[in-house]
Amino acid sequence: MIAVKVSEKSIRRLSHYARCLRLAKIRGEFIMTSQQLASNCGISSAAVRRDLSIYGEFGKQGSGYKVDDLLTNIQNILGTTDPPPVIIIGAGSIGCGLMISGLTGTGGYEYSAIYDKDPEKIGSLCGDMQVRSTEEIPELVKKKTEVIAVIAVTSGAGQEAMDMLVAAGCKAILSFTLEPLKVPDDVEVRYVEVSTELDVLTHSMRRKEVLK
Amino acid sequence: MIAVKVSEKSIRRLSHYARCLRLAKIRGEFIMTSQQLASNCGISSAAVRRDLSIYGEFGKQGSGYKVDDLLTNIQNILGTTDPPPVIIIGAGSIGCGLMISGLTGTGGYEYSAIYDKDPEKIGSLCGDMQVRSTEEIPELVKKKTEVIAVIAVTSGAGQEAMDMLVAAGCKAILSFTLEPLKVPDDVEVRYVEVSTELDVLTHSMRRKEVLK
DNA sequence: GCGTGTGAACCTCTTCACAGCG
DNA sequence: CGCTGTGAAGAGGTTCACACGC
Repeated sequence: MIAVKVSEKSIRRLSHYARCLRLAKIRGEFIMTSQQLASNCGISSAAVRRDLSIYGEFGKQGSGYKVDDLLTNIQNILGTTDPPPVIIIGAGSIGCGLMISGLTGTGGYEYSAIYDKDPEKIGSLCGDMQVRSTEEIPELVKKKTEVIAVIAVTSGAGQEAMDMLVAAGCKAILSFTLEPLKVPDDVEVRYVEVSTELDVLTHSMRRKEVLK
Repeated sequence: MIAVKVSEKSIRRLSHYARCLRLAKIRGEFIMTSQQLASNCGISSAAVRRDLSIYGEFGKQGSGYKVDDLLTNIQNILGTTDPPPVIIIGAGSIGCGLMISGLTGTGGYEYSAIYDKDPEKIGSLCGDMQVRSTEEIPELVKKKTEVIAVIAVTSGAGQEAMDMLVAAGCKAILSFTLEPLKVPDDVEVRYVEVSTELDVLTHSMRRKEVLK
């Protein structure tokens, strides 16, 4: 594949297209136009065509895109044809909640293990998965060379979890902690910040009132 | 306050500054420079000054920003001086997980209730909060005119929950469902999409390998 | 001297509109 | 004729660099 540098926004949209195409496939649709894809994802059809044309010419003029082919191509671009296993650090309410609710129907991801450092929790069950000791992390990450780790530890323990993961060779991390974590440049970190989302919502809700 | 139209990106950054300032306050710091704020949030100092200067002149040349004053001003801008109550729809593993883990230390938000439509769950406990019937939603939303609702229902039930909230007059919603939900224009919706974050991480992890 | 606030340059992403192919 | 792919225009956000106030 050609090395194209592309914005994160575009990647995020590709993820949405993929999700949308999977649903279309289930509904038994074979063809989708940029228009349909666009209205499903809440953006303009021009944006859809632009995103896709960066990587190749996947469509047919006059008809649209073949659902199956486009999905394959997008998964190729994203690298999600066979998604990496996901591990969870922290068997508290969020960690277990994520584990139990699972990731089915989201593109093939699966939680493959959950870890905690609290001896009381080690060995207990989250759904049908047994909680392992964080001391086992190095083994797992090295065995499966590619792993995504989700940090769902209690406030304050984020950096410790992160350091452990980095030491074990983990290169991709999704953190639910609010602390900004220090990491080497070659490790990718993303954050799920519920409180920031709430701030954005509060702002737009109250701003709307003022403007009324 | 003057009606300034401003990007969501900027609002999101203001939320980060606020968080950072709260921590500084706890550490007992009185003054912060744009430089310090910037490195804490992982952006440039110019961006910080730009964001803040949109709303006023909060700093003092030569010294920086007074932590307490700036925090007050930002909370004023965001409308988060006294944050609205947050309710959760769906007492499954994610909903209960969120409820139990709470929102302390994130800017004053608090979960004020959790709802489910499953009669088996109604009356049971999530942490120390009793699960209510979704039929009670209209009352609560109307009583407290401003509420943020978090949708954490099982896949497929998202739109139903949304319709109920909209009918009850709720204007701000944070959804953990993957389905794109239909809403009136005056209702603000934001999504937490774990699987999209995983896609972005997978992409950057595997792309890095290819480029190496 | 130090750090803010800001015009101006820069850059990136989005939208428009249309040529060209099926 | 319909819909894709894309040059060109436009909008929006970011960075630079410096004047000004403390």
